[in-house]
Amino acid sequence: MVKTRFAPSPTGWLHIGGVRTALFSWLFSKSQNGQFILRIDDTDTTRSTKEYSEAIISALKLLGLNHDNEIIYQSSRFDTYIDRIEQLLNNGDAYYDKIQTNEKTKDTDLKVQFSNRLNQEGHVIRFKNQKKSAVKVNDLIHGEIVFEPNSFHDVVILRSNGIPTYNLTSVVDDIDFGITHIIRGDDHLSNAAVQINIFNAFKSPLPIFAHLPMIHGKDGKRLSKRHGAVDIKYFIEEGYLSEAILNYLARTGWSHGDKEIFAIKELLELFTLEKVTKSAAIFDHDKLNWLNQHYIKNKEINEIIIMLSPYLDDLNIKVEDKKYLEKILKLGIEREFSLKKIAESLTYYFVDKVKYDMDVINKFDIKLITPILDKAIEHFSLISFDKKENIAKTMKLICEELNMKFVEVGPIIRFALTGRLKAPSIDDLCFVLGSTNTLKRLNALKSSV
RNA sequence: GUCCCCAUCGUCUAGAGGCCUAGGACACCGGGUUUUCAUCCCGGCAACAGGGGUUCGACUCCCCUUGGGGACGCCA
Repeated sequence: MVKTRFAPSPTGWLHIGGVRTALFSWLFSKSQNGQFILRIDDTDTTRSTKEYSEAIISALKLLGLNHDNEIIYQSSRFDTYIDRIEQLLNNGDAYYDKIQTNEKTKDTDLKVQFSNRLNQEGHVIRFKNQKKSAVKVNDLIHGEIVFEPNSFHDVVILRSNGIPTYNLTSVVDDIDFGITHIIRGDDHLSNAAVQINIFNAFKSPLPIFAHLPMIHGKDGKRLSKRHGAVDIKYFIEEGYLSEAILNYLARTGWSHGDKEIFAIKELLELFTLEKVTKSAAIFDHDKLNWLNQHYIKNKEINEIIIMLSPYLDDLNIKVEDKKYLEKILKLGIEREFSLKKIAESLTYYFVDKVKYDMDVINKFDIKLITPILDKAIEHFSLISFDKKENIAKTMKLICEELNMKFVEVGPIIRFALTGRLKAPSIDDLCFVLGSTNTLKRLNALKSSV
């Protein structure tokens, strides 16, 4: 049975590239009725935090990338690793070495943190890497990659602080949990050779490797904080739907002909590692936005109302009348590309007093505002707001009587009603706001001119 | 510096030697619908990094160059 794993280290928020690694790994195993294991690689005890690991776990859950079995925490398996290191030591595949420090090692806390029978002060244990024959990695994505022995070095497997390191723990867990396919980012490609040698030292059959291309920032470099919002936390908070995130991620680095829109179910049917690209991709926020808008647009209005409620809460908007919200949503939903933005775009319906930033209408003639508002108030107070057509007709009448074009009058009215120029059409707005509110807002702008 | 990976429109990609006058999508630019904006519809711009081979024929296969990326920690 196929068994894959996703092994994040909880030293930061899960970023979008990590999510794609998880997605591909999940898709691969699930598409073949296999298992998907979640392992938290928290051997860097100084930098790993519970907050991060919980955030990672909940993000994966929210995205629907559900794991099988219990979550494996490497920090709870130190005893096992010590046994394995001892085994390597006994077989002559590992040795004690005096500590050497350099610029990079200063990040590591060297105080003894895990006292154990192998730990010796001032010493690390290194894996004795074989240097006789080349290692061939048969990668499902890259094909055969050959590493010559001259590039091999003896990696540390037990730190002087008593804690085992990644290269050892990862291999031990992949063996112990029967991982059949290691699907990970290709930044790990150069680790593969050492790890294969460790697998061999344990006389363990090799898993199949698949090294995924990375996702880069606009400058073509590894995605990081300086590229702005790249953490999944941000996308969730902004109101990106998991369908959109997953669809976007699936489609970068993988394709199925000309198809762009994939439901999870379709991905499960169509995904193959053979169709994964070898080259790195640049993260494209625009395309994600487009997909998010697409998925939001195609949701049932009731579902959007439910999804929107936390965002409305954040804005202190209390919705008493669901029907009212529904009407508003129908007008505004296609104007924004995230739930948060939709919520923000709705605020003017709920506030008692619209805030008027006069800079917004600075290209209009100030002197004309009052006459326009007067005329609008005059007419709107006479008509019934029951029918949208009445409002539209009245707008025309107002323009005629002012002897002005709609483009001169419309924006002022729209600004009075919403405080902005980009908003639904005036008849829609008035119809939803109702007579009282409409007149109140027209008067409000008039008195603040 | 050493080792490894990668190379088609601005971006994500299609392309399995003739199907390619290189297709689609996002972005961008026009036009149409719309009472602004958005949506929607129609159209446009735009790429095989360079050089050698192999072949009747290379985007496709091989080599070199160039460019980009990654790894070289007591991080993962």
